[in-house]
Parts: sequence; structure tokens; C-alpha cells
Amino acid sequence: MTAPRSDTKTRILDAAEKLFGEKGFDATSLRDITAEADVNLAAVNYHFQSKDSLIDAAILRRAAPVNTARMARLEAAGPHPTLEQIIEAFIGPVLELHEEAMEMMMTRVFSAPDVMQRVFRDHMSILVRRFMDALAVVLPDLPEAERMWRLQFTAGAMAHAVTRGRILQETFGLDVKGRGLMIARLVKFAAAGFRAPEVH
Amino acid sequence: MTAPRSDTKTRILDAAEKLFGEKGFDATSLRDITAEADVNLAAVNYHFQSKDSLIDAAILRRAAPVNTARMARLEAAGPHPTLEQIIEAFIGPVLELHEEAMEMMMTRVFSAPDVMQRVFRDHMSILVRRFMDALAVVLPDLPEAERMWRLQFTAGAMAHAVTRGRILQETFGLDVKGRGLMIARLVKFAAAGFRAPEVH
DNA sequence: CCGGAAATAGAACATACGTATGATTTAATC
DNA sequence: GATTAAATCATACGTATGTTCTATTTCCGG
Repeated sequence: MTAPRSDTKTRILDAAEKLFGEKGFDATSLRDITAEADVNLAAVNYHFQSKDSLIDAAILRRAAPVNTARMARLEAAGPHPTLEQIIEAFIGPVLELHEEAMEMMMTRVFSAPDVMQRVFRDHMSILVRRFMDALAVVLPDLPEAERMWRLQFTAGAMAHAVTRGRILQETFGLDVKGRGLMIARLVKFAAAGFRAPEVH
Repeated sequence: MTAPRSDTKTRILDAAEKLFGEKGFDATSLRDITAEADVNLAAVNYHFQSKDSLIDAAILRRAAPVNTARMARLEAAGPHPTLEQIIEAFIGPVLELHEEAMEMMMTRVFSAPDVMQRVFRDHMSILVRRFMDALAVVLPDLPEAERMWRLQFTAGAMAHAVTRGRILQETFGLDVKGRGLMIARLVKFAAAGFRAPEVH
């Protein structure tokens, strides 16, 4: 039943996640991964069927927990969350949990249109709907279209900070390590954007 | 054999742009490009030095006009542009020029970290500095770090709307065709975000 | 019309990759 | 302790890639 040295699978996933985050998917070879994990090359095709399946497995391991954490944080804010609390619940878990893993996952999803559409349909759609409802309570006068666009603007700003954080730091000297401060800045920025008068 | 063509360089660029947008940089081989362009394989390494240089050239051909248009629009706003005018100059040309080509090119650039780093270092740095200076005039009390973050948030929201517009439309029913309205919405959202009190 | 430079052609090279194979070792069950 | 299936290992295969090399062809000023 129990496999001998069954942590091989986990070690491969950990190494893959690390290297995918550092170098990207195409630039990371299975030999890089097996060397990092101190595991035989064939182990990847044994435990996972192919490199693509390994990538999907690496994504899947981090995808669900983050979205459940966003939901949970929104619930934890009580029955009448403020605009700032809603935004923080939306972006906080993404920026806090597994920085490198999140970066690689989002980059991968965003660069594969078909995968992204499936992820949006299966996981993001209900999440967005839940947050849209919460926003409607605190912003009753904002039309739905405007509300959706501003939520997407917020998501875009967040994704930019996450997936391009390293380059922003190197190019513009931004401090991406102070995660809490970055979240506070994004929350403040987005909250002001949400409260702007609607466009006619 | 075949008649000589002086437009070989342009044909390679056209084919490269098409295939890069469809399949990505890594997944597009030089043989794919030369087949699409109906050109000899060695022509790529003759006219361009390497595949990386070809990628840079393909990007530069589209990026440069857009960036000059952004600069020009900022200048056209006069010596004392408003915050809204600055933001509009920053995002307008990106959303207006070459919609399909821009969408695919930005998507690929953003999903290829090494390529993106080159682009940022070579072309975005001065643009950002110029807009940062303009922003400093209309927002004299905003610390530089905060100003830079908010500019990046704006860039992220814009990139999200451009590169994921199709999926946002299909998933959430957003109207991405009304380009002018979208720009107006983003300008209003970002302007309010810029004017938010600073984070302590 | 000619001669040298620029451009194109075909072919080969070296290499890195994902995957498959067959032998060997490990760990649990009897 | 033998059996057995899962897991690990070393190795090789086939392929695709970017690049380079050396002819050959085209272009254009004289």
C-alpha cells in the first residue's frame, strides 16, 4: 500500500514549483527539476505521466486553497464588511500565500488562453459573483457594469504586482518584499477607485 | 532558383509577429517562421543575428510607435496637464492602436519574463520616468514610492483589460468593444486611486 | 557587360529536450 | 525469509531546435 520513499512525488512538485517560478515553464527542463529534487529523471514520467501533467499538478496544488482562503476571509469580515475589507479579502490571500508558487501559477494560467478560460469558468466565476454581491451592498449606487469593470481593474493591478513583481523591483526599484505594505497600498488605491463617481 | 526579394526582412517580421501571437515565442520555431514567410531558414540569422534579436525586433516594431504616441499625447496636453490627461496619455494609445496585434503581443511579452525584462529595461524605463515626473507636478504631496506603485497599479489594470479582454467578455459579459468608454472608466478609476491619501 | 558586394540557398552540426526501456532495488505481506 | 509489486535507477532513443558553413545567385555601379 504505502509506497517506499513516497515523498519523491512531493519533492518533485516542490522542485518544479521553485524552478517554474524562477525560470518559467519552458525554460525549466525535467533534468533541472530532477536535479533540484535529487531524484532520478525517470521519476517524473513515472509519478506524473508527462511534463504537462506535472505543470497542471503544480498549479492544482495551489489553486483551490487560495480561492477558499479569499472566500473565508470575506466571511470572516462579518455580515457587513466594509469596502476595504472586501478588497483585502480579494487580494490578500493571493499576495500572501506562497509568493513564488502564486507567481508561476498566475503566469502560466494567463499565458495559456484555453487553460485560463477553463480556470475562470470553473473557479473564478463563482468567486467573482460572490465578491460582486458584497460590493453591491457597500456601493449601492454603482451600476453593475461599472462595478465589474472596477473589480477587474483591481484584479489586473494585483496580477501585475504579483506576476511582474521581480521585474518591477529590478527596473524601478520598487520594494515588493514588504508584502503587507503593498497590500495596504493596493487596498487604498482600489477603494478610492471604487468610490469614484460613475462614468456617464 | 527563386527570384530575390528585398522585402525578406519585412516578410520575416510579419510572419514572426503572426506566429508569436498565435503560439508564443518558445513554441514558434525559426522553421515555422521561415515556412510562413516563404523564406530560407538561414535568412533569419542573416538579417537578424539570432532568434532573440528577432523577437526584440518584432516587439520593437510595435512597441516603439505606441510609446512615442504616449509621449506625444502627454506633450499635447500642454505644459500643465491634469491628472486625468496624464493617465489618458498613458493608457489611451495602448488601448487604441493595433487592437488585435497589441493584445497578442502584450500577452506573449508578459508571459515571457526574460523578454519582458529586456523590453522594460530598454524601452519602458524612460517612459515611466517621464510620466512619473508629470505625476509629481499634479501630486506634489504623494511620496515617490507611492506614486510609482499607483502608476504600476494603473498599468496592471490596463494590461489586464487589454490582454484578457476577450475572456472577460465571455466570462463576465463585459463590453470590451466600447474602447472609448473603457478608457474613460479606467481613467476615472485610476485618477481616484492616485488622489487617495497616502498609506502610512 | 562585368565584377564585387549583398543576399539567398541547401545542408549539416551540435545540442538539449521529453520520453521510453529494461534492469535493479526497496518495502510490505504472507 | 520468500514473494511480489511498487519504486528507483542508468541509459538510450528519436526528434526538434538554433546556428553555422559553404556554394550559388542576384543586384547594381563602372
